[in-house]
Amino acid sequence: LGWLKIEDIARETGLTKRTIRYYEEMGLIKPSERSEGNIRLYTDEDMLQIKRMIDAREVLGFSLQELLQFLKLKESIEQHNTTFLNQSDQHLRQLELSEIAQALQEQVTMLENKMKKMSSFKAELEDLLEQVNHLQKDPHND
Amino acid sequence: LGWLKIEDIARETGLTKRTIRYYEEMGLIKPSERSEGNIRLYTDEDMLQIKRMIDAREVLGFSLQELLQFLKLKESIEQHNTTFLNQSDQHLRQLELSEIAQALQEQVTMLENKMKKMSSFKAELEDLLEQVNHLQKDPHND
DNA sequence: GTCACCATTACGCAGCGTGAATGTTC
DNA sequence: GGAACATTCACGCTGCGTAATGGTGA
Repeated sequence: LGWLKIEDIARETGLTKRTIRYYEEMGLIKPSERSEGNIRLYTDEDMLQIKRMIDAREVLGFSLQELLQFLKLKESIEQHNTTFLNQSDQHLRQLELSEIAQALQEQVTMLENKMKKMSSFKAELEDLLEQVNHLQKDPHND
Repeated sequence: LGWLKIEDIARETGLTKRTIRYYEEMGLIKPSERSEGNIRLYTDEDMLQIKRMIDAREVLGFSLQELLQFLKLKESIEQHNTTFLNQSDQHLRQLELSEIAQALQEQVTMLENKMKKMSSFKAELEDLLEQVNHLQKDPHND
């Protein structure tokens, strides 16, 4: 079968093996399997998930803790999706769901804010760039 | 006059006084003045600058080191803008300028990448949100 | 002179990793 | 037997928190 080992993951993600194990220790990632000899075995799907974690970390500047939070949220939703409920549970679930929805909404809003600020920061950079270009053409030496 | 003291800055920025002094130690910020008794005195302009630093840090997820880099870049450009050069310096400056331009261009590209990824992450969140909304209306309990 | 605020110095810790040592698997 | 795997312990950097100790100033 097409199992990937830790080195494959390391090579493709740019993380060190040590870091991969560290993330696993934190609960952020997990190989789908272990060999009989206890060696981590990953699927392509695992790889994708790990890459998305990295993106989220680098791009969004999320801390490992925040990523953990997010993962839990996601799992929670999936559970809701596949769980069949009796009447007495329904009420509780509705409460949970609205909390989740609210948390998600907050995240989205936060992202929108970030993107706005990012865009204005980018504008500032571009302004600087223009200044430099101007200097290059027209050296300041009266 | 309208000098601000460290506590004013702390209150309005949400940073602690410790953090403000730490940032100063790093070279990230600096009060415009000190009183005779060596007390930090800030202007409104200082305040704005500090707030922008915070945005850059929080929003862009830049480390303090990266922020320092950026500040140096900016100062360097300003110097170029106000410095008058003799012929022999020109050549050197041109080299520096093109390095700066390149660095800036990289930053801009990096920001664009981040914004792209951010946007796709936001889409993922919105997708989750929709799932949750669906669950709220139509509880999963056949 | 008092009281709230300021300063510096310095120790320490949590988060995020990076080796190094030592042993196991294939 | 050698390369790649495992675990564990311990160190290092960043970004502050937290005194301790003393000066400033309305």
